Amino acid sequence: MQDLSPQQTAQNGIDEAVVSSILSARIRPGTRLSENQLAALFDVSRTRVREAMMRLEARGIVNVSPRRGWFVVEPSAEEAMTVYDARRVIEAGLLRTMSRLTETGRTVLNTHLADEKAAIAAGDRQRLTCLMGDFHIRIAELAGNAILVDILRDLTARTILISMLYQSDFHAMQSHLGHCSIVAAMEEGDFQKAAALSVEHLDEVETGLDLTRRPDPLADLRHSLSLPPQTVAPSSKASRKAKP
Amino acid sequence: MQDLSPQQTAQNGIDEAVVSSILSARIRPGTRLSENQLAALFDVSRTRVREAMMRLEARGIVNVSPRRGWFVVEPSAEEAMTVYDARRVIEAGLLRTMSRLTETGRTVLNTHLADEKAAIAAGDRQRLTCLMGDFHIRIAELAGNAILVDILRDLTARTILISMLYQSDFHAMQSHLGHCSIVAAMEEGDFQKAAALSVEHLDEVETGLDLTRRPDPLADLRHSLSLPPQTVAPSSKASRKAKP
DNA sequence: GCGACAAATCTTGCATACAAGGCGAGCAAG
DNA sequence: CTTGCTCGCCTTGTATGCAAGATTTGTCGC
Repeated sequence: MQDLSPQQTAQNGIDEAVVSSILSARIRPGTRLSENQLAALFDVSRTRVREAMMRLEARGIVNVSPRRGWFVVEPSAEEAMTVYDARRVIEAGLLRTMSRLTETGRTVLNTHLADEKAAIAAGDRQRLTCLMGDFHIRIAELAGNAILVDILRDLTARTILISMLYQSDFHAMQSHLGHCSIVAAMEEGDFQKAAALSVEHLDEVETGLDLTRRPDPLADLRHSLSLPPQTVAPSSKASRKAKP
Repeated sequence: MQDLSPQQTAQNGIDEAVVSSILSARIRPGTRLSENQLAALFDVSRTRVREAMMRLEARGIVNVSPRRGWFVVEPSAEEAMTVYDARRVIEAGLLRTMSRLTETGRTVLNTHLADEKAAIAAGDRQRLTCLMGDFHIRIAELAGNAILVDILRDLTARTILISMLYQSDFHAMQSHLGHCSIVAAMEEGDFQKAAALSVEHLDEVETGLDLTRRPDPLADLRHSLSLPPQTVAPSSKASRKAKP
């Protein structure tokens, strides 16, 4: 468990600290979230940690294995497809309902694209992950529907977890170009095209996943020890049972 | 607080008991959900009731007024529009991604339409409300996306609360005919048309609302004094802070 | 050395106790 | 009759304690 920037976000902040840690890829799928440790970090009792976990569970961000602990979800390949499917439905549906791009909207999106470009240039992968997810949330924000924004935020969090599990390598530039063309279509006022491009973009990203790859049960330990990811097939006795 | 059919759904069932009570219009918006009473009804301690409330809060079904109690949400007119907007986006998006109707799907939908017709004939309004909401969930189920089903179920719950607040009278037959034409389009295999009809249908229903009707008799005074609409605090999800 | 068993040590699950604050009844004063 | 005040009841907020189960570790027999 890495830093979750405790303190200031103390009050109702446990939820958001976890979510934003996921959104910026600072926390891996399958990470154990110990009630005691979180309670200590945020200087509250387990009760409040538990409440936060319940809320996150309802949002599909964590799940609990009875009497074992809370874990950041590790979406299965099937769930991964479901998430991408849901995003295609919502994002395309959203773009199709939009009819014009306000001036400030144009500015927001272009600024965002510039940020993405900067992050690519700087090779800041963590920031890039965050930005790539944020792009889609930004669009929902432009549409002005708070409910859809919340839904997409949670789906984006899951998407990031999925990519940490299954993404072989990160075609940042390809994604960035996808975003650029979506924005271009929006600037043309052609939102049908933007919707189609959005579907295509999500298809591309999903295709880039290796959904046959079984999640590595040792991933977090490996990560903590800064070992190279999955060099060879795990030795015989490393096989642990899948989580429920 | 009416019957929530306790007992059998005991384990994790408080959440679902509340939701299904809303879905079948057995519980009104603004209803107070006392922790003690629920605890007594389900024969558990307040702890578990509280956990259920936390989850429901995250789903936008209830909210808490500090030290006063938990209440079934009373969507404002603005929130009502947002909910309908979100449903239009998702349901139309969903239909547009569908390409064919399976045989069992056809059966399910036609059975459902028959049920609606029967409920209309019987004048069973409560059952009708339930069925009218369920129709849209059924479609999502046909599409086979569990995430969207969950999302739509929660949105449907909110929709029902909205109609209890703002619906002057229930044009059941009109809604039923809307459903019929959507199914007809699906049977033709014309899902673009089905999507368009779905949007139209939701527009119709929304238009049938009297969103000027204030659930709050003090609304005028409140407005005159420039106080925030509705006494309830903004939903927890509404106050998300920016990401890192 | 190695596998099986058992105890120790964590973990969450759940209930309860107490604290903090809202709300209304009742009362007094104007 | 209305207004202002106080007290007591009732609500949620939060912490803590203990029980139940899972995991790990240590140990024994082989």
